[in-house]
Amino acid sequence: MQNRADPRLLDAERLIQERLGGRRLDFDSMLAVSNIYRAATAVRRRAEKGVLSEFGLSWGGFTTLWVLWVWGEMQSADLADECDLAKGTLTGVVKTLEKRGFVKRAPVAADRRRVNVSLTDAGLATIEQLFPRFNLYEGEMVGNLSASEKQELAELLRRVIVTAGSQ
Amino acid sequence: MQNRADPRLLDAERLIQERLGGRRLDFDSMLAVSNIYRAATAVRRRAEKGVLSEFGLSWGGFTTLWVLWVWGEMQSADLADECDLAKGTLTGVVKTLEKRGFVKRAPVAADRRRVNVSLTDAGLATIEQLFPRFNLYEGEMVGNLSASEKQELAELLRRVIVTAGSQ
DNA sequence: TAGTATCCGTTTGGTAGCAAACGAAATCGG
DNA sequence: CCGATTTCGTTTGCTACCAAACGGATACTA
Repeated sequence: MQNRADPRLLDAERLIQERLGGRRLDFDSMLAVSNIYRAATAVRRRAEKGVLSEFGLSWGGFTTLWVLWVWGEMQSADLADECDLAKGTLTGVVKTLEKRGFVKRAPVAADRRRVNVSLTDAGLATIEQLFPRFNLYEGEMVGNLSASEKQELAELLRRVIVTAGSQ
Repeated sequence: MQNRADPRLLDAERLIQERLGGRRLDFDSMLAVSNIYRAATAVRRRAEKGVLSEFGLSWGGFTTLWVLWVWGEMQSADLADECDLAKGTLTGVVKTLEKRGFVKRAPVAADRRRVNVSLTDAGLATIEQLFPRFNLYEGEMVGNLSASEKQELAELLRRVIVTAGSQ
């Protein structure tokens, strides 16, 4: 499932057509979607094995730390929204980050159902040290692309996000 | 973290620059990488909530079924490789698919460490019915893009996969 | 051919992720 | 006010995912 130049893909294309009988196949869409997923997996895997593992952070943990760094103390619901996570998932991520000493919880006086989450000093020191390295790593991941290609890629993906994101 | 036209992103850019002090930020790379991840999440989420949930399949389960459909019976190691999963993960996925009655295991006589995995009749019927619908869904996900844009997107991503995939 | 090293798939222990159920707290309607 | 509804974050139950440890089977080497 890599690209048209891959002989195994051409085999796959032929085999799929066989399996499909006469029905037609939207091969361009299939390749675009499957490459989105493969690229995301590769990028995440490499980030976690590289930079992030040194700090004991997963991709989701890093994202959460980053959001808190940029936006400051936030209530759980807003944080989950910004991190693109279900609220139940965020509870677990924050729990892990708390265990590592990176974030802290604080009750909201005005509404006792709510909880504020913010960076600890250790969390702040970590993200300040980590982010520049993460950004370098991001540069490596798309190092094969020119500046305009990166922008083109981001824009094409943005249009996919809009389509796929609108339930 | 959506796009340059998003006022919240411009805020974020300014805020990040503040946090970074004088250090420079590779914003193009950051956007490209984060959009890859966001798009993959959106695409997967929508597939699982839509087509796949009707068949009781996760993204990984679907991929495994698809690979077995196209390539036929495979040994575990090859299947894991083709599905881009760790071998331990594949054990779990196959276990789930077995429970659902979609695949079966068979010992390899020549080497008793190995196991062959293949579709059951029910699994075959399922993927034959499911794949055309999944492919339609893929078309929807990239429906905002022209054919050449889809190919351009796939190609840009392929170059990211190559870079990120080579440890 | 015996001993060692390597190669399999599985298991284990951990984090991540979702949906749905839950309980406490706030809000709304009368 | 007070009962019903809504809105929080958490918990629960499930699947997925990885790395590392494991134990059985095979291959290698002397």
